[in-house]
Amino acid sequence: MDEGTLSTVDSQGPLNSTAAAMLGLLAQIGPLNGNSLSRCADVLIGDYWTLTRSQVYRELQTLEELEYIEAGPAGPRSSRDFSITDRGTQALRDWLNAGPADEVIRMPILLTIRFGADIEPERLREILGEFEVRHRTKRGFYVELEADMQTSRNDPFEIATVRFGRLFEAAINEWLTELPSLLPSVFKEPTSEE
Amino acid sequence: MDEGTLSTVDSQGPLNSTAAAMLGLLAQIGPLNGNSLSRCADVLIGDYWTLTRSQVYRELQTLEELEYIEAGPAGPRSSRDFSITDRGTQALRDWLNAGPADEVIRMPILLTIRFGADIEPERLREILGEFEVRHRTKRGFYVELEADMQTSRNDPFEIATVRFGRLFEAAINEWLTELPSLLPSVFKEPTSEE
DNA sequence: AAGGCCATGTAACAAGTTACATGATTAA
DNA sequence: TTAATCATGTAACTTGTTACATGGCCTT
Repeated sequence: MDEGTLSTVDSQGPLNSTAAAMLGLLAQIGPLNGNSLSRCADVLIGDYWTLTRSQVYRELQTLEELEYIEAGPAGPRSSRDFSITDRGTQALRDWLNAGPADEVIRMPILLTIRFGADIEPERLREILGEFEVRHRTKRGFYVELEADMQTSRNDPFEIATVRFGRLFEAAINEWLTELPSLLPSVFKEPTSEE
Repeated sequence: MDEGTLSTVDSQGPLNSTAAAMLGLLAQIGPLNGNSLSRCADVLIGDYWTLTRSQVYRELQTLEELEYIEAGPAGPRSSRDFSITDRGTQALRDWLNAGPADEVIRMPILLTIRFGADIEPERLREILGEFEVRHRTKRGFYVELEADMQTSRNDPFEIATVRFGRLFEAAINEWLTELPSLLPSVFKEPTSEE
């Protein structure tokens, strides 16, 4: 039954979301080598999709085998700029039309809180403080980004994704604002509050 | 340099977030076998942490080797109920105090939109519609859950995590509400709107 | 007690992460 | 020109996912 393992191949779509994202970037900004693609991804879609350089190289290999991308001549350090092919463009369109997979949300800080009865309140406040700083920064970034986008050129699809980021950060901020009243045992002052 | 691979062992904390979540559950609700633990996790922390049964079994093995959990007598289908040990309790406390890892947010639907200029507007509306339905359901679930919790027994730490879920869903809803004005080319009626 | 359906566990695979190797480039 | 740093790519490992195997339980 060893050859039966082939049956798993067709059980999933031809493209995973990461590969699709890479095709999308190559389609929008032209030929790139692995490293540049990775850095562009960080900037352009990193807020809702993470991918590391290693992933990029692995998917590049796959996409090249599928002839969804093709490489130009080798540059320094055997780097090659890949460009999307017609088949790749079609594959991307197919992926887009197939509809997105479910989102993945993993928030370790909620685990920390869920099981947080065992943490010293002071330490928990500290953890939440760091979380708040990080997200305040991100929030500011989104606000600024939205302002920039409305003045200069504007791809409405890009604007829509940035808007999501801002609303998400706003929700986090609201949650943080409410937390002290939800967790009085963590936030209450040692002094009496009458 | 083969034995050098050992050096990777200490480069990370002893516990990953999934293992910590499992310890937390065992600590809160008592001995469970792999399958029950998996189902409890779905219900209790599934909104911000996913883990599959396969992961659970793999981590159970690891945690047993570390003596963070121990098994009771074998039941049907060689199932064993695991309970947390004192060392496990300490390991959980250590993990909690170490502070949470960064959150992981992966939203394929934002990729779809970011590269969505190539989709038929009708299809994109359809995709967004399905997304909306799914999240409307979740939103209702959270609202109901919060109401329940305020009447009956209430672990404030649990309430805090549920509150996050509701705010997150509210943000998604707000985003969906704004989308038509952000993406007029997708949502505009074919008829004149004068 | 036979058939179908769940509960439980396992194995194979895919994706994500970390650490490293090594050629290019820059600057002293 | 040599040392330091960066760009680019690779390999090893961890984590997450999917599909399957199999034994017990329930229903008729």
